[in-house]
Amino acid sequence: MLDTALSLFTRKGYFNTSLQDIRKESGISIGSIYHHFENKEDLARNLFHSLLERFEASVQQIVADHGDCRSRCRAVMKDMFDIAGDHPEMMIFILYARHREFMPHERTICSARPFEITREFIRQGMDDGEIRPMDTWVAASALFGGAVRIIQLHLDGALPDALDSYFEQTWEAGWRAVAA
Amino acid sequence: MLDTALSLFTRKGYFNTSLQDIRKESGISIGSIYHHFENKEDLARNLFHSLLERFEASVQQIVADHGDCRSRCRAVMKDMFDIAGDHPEMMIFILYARHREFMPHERTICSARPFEITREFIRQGMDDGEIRPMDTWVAASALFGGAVRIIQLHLDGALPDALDSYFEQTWEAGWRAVAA
DNA sequence: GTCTATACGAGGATAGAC
DNA sequence: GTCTATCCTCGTATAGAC
Repeated sequence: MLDTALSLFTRKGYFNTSLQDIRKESGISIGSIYHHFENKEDLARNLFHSLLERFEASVQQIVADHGDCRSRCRAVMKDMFDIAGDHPEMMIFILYARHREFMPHERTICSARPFEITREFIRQGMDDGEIRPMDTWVAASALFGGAVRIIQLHLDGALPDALDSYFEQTWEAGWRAVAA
Repeated sequence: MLDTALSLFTRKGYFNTSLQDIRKESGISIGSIYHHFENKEDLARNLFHSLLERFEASVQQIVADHGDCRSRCRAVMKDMFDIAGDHPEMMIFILYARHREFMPHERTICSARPFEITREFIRQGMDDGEIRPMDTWVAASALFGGAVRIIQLHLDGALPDALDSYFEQTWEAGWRAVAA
C-alpha cells in the first residue's frame, strides 16, 4: 500500500492523487486505508518517515564503514546517485516534494536525522583540517548542492546521458568547493 | 491580482489556495478572475511566465554589463540572493515549486530562457579557459547548486543568520568547484 | 468588465455489514 | 481487518444581471 502511494505521489503529486487512485492501483479498499492510517496526510507522513529511516540507516552504515570525512562524503553522494538511479520515486519524495504543503506540521527536511548526521561529520572534517574553515551550512550546501541539482535534472529528464556517468565530475566539483 | 495569487501560492501552496482565498485577499470576485484567465492553472501559468521574464531581463542585463564568465556568474548569483532577500515569494515560486504538479503542460524549468542563457555563457567560459573542461550541466549545477541550497535553507527558516551574510562564502565555494 | 448566485463534481471521510 | 455504500464539504467553473 505504501509502495503504491509512493509511486502515485511521485508520479502525479500528492494533491493529484486521490484515495480512489490508491485504491484502484493497490486493490486495497478505502475503508482499509482508513483502518491503518488516520487520514491521507497521516499516510504520507508514515511513508515519509519510513523513507527517512532507510536513508538514515544508510548514512549510519557509511559513517561506520569509513573513517575520514572525504570518503564519507563521497560515499553519501554515491548513495544518493544510486538511490536516484534505482528508486527514483524515493529520491523524488524525499528531496523534491514540497512537504510543507501537505504535511504542515512536519519539521523541515533539513532538520531530519540523516541530514544532521551528515552536517555533523562535515563539521568534524573541518576540525580535522580536511575541509577548509567555513560555515557548516555553506559547506554542506556547496558539497552536495551540485549533486542534488544534477539528480533533479536527471529526474526531470533533462540530462542526455545516464545519471551514473555524471557522478565522478559532480563529486570532484563538490569536493573541490570545500577541500582545504 | 497576480500579486495576491503569488503571495498565497507561495505561503500555502497552489493546491491549498482556493479561488475563494484569492477573492478574499484581493477583493476581486471569482467571476472577474475567470474573465481574465481561462482557469486556475492558466492564472498560475501567467504568473510563472511573468516572473521568468523579469528573471530573464535581469540575466540579459548582467550579460551586457559584464564581459567575463566569472563576473557574470558572480552577478547572477548575487542577483539570486538579492531576489530571495527582497522578494522571497518570487524565488520560492520560481525555483521551489513543483510546477509540473499544477502545470503539467509546461516545460521543465531548467529549459527556461534565463537558465539556458546562463548555461550558454558557462560553456563560453569553458572555451575561454576560465572554467575547467567538464560537462556543462555538471558545471552549472556545481556552480549554482550550493547557492540554490542555501537559499532554500533560508526560505525554510533553517539559517541562523541573514541570507546576505552567506553570499561571499557560497560564491567562493561555487567558483572553486569549477574554476580552471 | 465586474459582480452574485448557483450548478456540479470530486474527493475525503464515516458507518456498519461481514 | 477488509469491504461497500453513503455522506457532505469544498472548490472549480458557469450563467447571467448590471
